[in-house]
Amino acid sequence: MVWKTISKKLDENEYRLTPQREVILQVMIDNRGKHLSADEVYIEARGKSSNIGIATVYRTLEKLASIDVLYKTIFEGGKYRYELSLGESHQHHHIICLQCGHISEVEEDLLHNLEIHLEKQGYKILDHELKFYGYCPQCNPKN
Amino acid sequence: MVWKTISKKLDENEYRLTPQREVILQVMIDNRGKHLSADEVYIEARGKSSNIGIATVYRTLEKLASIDVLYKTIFEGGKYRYELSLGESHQHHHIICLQCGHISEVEEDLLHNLEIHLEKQGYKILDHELKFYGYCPQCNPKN
DNA sequence: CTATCTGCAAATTCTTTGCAGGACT
DNA sequence: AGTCCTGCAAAGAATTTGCAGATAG
Repeated sequence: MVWKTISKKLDENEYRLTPQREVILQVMIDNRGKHLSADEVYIEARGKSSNIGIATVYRTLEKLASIDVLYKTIFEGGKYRYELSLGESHQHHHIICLQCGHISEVEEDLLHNLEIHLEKQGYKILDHELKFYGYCPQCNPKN
Repeated sequence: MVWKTISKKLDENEYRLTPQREVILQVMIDNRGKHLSADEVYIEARGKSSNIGIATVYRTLEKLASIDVLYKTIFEGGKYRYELSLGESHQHHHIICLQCGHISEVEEDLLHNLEIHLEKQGYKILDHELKFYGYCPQCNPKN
């Protein structure tokens, strides 16, 4: 199902499904819900296949992000991170734990009101991105 | 008033107020509400004083951010930007125009509900950061 | 005086690009 | 066949760091 959606998207954009891309995609699927850096993808990919270059990883992640198979964000620390984004009109609300660094996600979308407010002011809002910084339940000193 | 607050903070942290730091701070004050990159600060600072190195700019911005005189964020594109943050418990809600790149700010704070929701789940939220991507009124094709 | 700060240039880190060969369809 | 893709290594861009001399307090 996931693969079907992805290869359809690749087809539509005339991108080929090479062995390297397959490995990279498999890494992203295995890590659904996580946010991997290019480097992390590279390391996991080499574990699976060994003949793959870092440049290919960057190029592939970039391509996949451009057709919305992946979602690309930059986090404090200056590195880009990618996650699988099967076009479920994903709302990117992250909670970053300042203790353990774990990144989890919030599902709700309470921002709609704010967007409407802004559009009334003449803005055209296309996307948003929300990050919370704090402690996850495991690291919360109060728990 | 602004200067008083700042030099007090510097004192408390045993940071010296050198001519270079004064120039950099002046640049930040002159650009209140804007979000400058290290490079932009460097260029403006050289306009004012001419003998100042980029390394000093980076080191100064970093120090000032560490004592909350500045607020540091990273934007899509991978560059850090700084703005004056006089501890007004500033809510960092940015609107980034995809056309002209202009960054404006939203004042409202509609996120409180979401934070409460998360805290009920065991999280401890310390800060948040919200970015909207779209077109500003000037660039909105509809206007 | 002495710890902190500075400029310079070299080093790092992350990401992109040019190129010649290789592989999908 | 012909376009797209890959690995390598070199280039770029942003930021950091080592060092010897300068300076604030």
